[in-house]
Amino acid sequence: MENAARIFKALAESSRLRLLCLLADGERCVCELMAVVDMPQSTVSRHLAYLRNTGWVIATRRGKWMYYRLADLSGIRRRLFDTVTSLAEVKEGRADHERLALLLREKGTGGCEGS
Amino acid sequence: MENAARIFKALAESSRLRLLCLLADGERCVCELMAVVDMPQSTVSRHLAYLRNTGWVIATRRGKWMYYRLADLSGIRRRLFDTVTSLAEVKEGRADHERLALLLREKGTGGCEGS
DNA sequence: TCTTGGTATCCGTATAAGCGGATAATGTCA
DNA sequence: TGACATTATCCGCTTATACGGATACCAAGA
Repeated sequence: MENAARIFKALAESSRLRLLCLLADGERCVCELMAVVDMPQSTVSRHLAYLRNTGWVIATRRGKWMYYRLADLSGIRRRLFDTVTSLAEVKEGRADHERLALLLREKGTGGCEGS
Repeated sequence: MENAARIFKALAESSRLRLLCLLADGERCVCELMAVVDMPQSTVSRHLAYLRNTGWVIATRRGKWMYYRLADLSGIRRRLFDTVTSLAEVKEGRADHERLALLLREKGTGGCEGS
């Protein structure tokens, strides 16, 4: 039961939910996520590490940048994640996605590598 | 997002998951739950209060006894709960149900009211 | 190799949350 | 009303977790 609780703990924090939802439509690097959620770098990085350690996301380094994406979610985790996104559609979730879209448009194609 | 996190927080604790799973097949009073999970009364009562405040269970007093049962779970909560039980089938979940069944058999029909 | 930009980790602090004994509240029965 | 049973809440303590600035780490380019 301890393990079951651990799965939910990762989802029991609003910052982590925001980050997770932002990754729903693709890979993002830390600096993009920072800009969208408007939190200090250490905070964002720590939450991402938590999500990684609990199997929710996967990190890949590409040059200076660390890209995070959703892990391949198996049965139960997939169900849970779908539930999360259906909850998050309201409120900040939408606002976050809008900020992200705006950010990407400003930067043009190519993401962070273009610098 | 804060609200979404709050829903998961209730599930992010193993004692609460055990209690919730025990209520899956019916109403139980506090003393029965105490006996099954083998925790002090104040601990059990506190967790039940938490589950009640977060809308997962409903309490009804009947005589000296306070009976807890699952709330009528709406869409998302129902999905979540099904996920929980499918996780909990392993390990303690099974053992708890066995202890409960044993307890009920010892007491005979009627539950606590029979005293 | 030095510098710079991006990210991870450390550290001290503050807050939240769990624990369980003690006590209060509530109900029953005589 | 008094004694007892059941449950809720209080209280002090301990542990877990979030926070964010400071620092360390790593990759790229000059």
